[in-house]
Amino acid sequence: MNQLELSEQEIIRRESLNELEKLGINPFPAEEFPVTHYSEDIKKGFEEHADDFKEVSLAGRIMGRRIMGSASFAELKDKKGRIQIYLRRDDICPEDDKTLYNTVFKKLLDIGDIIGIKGFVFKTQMGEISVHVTSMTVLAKSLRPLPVVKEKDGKVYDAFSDPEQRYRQRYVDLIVNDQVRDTFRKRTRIINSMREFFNANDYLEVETPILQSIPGGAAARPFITHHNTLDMPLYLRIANELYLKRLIVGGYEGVYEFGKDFRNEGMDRTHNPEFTVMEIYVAYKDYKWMMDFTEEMIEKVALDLHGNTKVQVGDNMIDFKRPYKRISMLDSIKEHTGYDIAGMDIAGLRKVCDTLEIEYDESMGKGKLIDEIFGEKCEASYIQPTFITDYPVEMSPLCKKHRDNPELTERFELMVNGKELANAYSELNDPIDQLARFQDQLNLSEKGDDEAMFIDMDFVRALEYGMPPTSGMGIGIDRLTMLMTGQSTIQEVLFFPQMRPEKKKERDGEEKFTAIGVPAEWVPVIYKAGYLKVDELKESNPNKLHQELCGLNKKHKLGLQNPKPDEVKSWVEN
RNA sequence: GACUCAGUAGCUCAGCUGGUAGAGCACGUCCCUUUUAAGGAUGGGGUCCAGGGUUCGAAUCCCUGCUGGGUCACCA
Repeated sequence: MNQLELSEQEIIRRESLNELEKLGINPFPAEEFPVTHYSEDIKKGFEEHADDFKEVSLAGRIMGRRIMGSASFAELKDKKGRIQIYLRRDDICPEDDKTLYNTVFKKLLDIGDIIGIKGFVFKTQMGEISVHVTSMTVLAKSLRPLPVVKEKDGKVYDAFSDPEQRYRQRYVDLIVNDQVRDTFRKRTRIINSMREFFNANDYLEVETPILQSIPGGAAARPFITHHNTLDMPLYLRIANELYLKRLIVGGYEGVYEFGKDFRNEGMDRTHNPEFTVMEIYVAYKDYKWMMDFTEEMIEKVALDLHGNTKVQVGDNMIDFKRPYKRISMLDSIKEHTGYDIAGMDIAGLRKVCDTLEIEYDESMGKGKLIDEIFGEKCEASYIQPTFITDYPVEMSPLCKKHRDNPELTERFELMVNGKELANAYSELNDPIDQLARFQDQLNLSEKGDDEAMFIDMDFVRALEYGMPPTSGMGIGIDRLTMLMTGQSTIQEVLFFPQMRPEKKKERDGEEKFTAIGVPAEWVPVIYKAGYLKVDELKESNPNKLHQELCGLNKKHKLGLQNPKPDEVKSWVEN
């Protein structure tokens, strides 16, 4: 990389890197650095057991330095937190040679560098538990300056807060923003908590294909890719459902999968093109059983994460304590609109939509109309966890018809904070009904519903061998994490949310410039002057260009032989 | 996709009804042996997102584009 493309601070750090090497210090050593203690453990344990901390060895990143002549304080950050370290020249350099302190620590190390230290723990006059360093090892040099976030009395100064930079360079976000690292730890603890719960019930964790020739199990637009050897299109899965049910046919009585689904749809604060879901299927159960199971699971997650069932989400305090309210979709609509739509036909539903001022179009069937009414008038009011049950049959092609009403299905969704969190069925296991439902979906797609499902004949064949009555449930892990950590955007709970790629400015290669007579060593200078393409150079004023180049040469002390005005002219006019 | 706000130093941000850029932190040099958002002195650092336009003159006004945020729409 040419130095003209670096900022002053980056150049200085690279020079420091060279200086370290000149002193015989490898800035990127290979050896293991044995760590005996972590920052937070020292701070927690020192008062009570001071004797345990007479020799400590820890490693981490320098997050701040306060140098006072021959003594210095620095902040060291490791996986558990920060601790102050105290370095005194004559302690780390007991001999005559004071280079390690005067040159290496004071001049060549920077905020962001990773070091290992050995020393003993003590308490400063200010009362802060610190490590008095007796030896220091450079473990990795940082070549880019880190945003310096400071904090006093709980108030954060100069926070690294621009969402675009935070998401694009999540590593920097994680280094600098402790609460971000904590959110992702919580995400993993949520998943672990669920996994424990399933395993305790002897359900089997499995993996099913992500690349599918028929994307099934949900209504959504898929991503399409292509397999070269098979020379056929493949789809990224939009749901795990159909494969997991095949495993129930195969004789497992409980299977679950944490996995990524992919949907080629809009992106916003609650949608990312790839997202994580957990789906679980348990044989010989129905959706009523699954409601109990789901609330038990969610209550456990909340308890494991917070020690209690209450979580603050925005302005709302949500309580995940069992049991949750249960209400059928039709009752909910009756409650919120006053309309009893049970048994209504399409015309009746459209009339209800008209009076409630809900928009709809001709392609919508009964199910979709009911869903619109529910979505518009009811959904947002369910802040505390609530099971909405018994959805219309048209909306649920993989769900068993309701035991008491063939227009409905044995389905529930768990609503929390006004949004869908989990979705579950008594699974449809009648292959003849299943095929008919798929065909209904095909009709919908012919009507223009581009989210209607494909027909998966192999899945129907599997059902023809017989699937035990089964209940299945799916839950969005990203949304659950948002709720449990009080985040309002999905980007805050995904390490690397989808972003438009960063654009690099196009520029002509060196050879295009040398072709018109520009010496190779001057090409970076020309870039720096703002001429990224030969064509742009051709349109420039040669006198101005000559001045700019000589000026840059001088300013950046490049030590190049300045070109003659005629030479520059010849590049431009050739 | 619509509307709206924003993009200025490594980071966080000022910059008025147009006069060619500032602060704090960070960085360089110097002083200081228990400081703590350390302090003091001093110095360097910018394609003001990009491209057009208006103007004697644009970070500033106008248009177009790029990227992101917010709201809405779409999204079982």
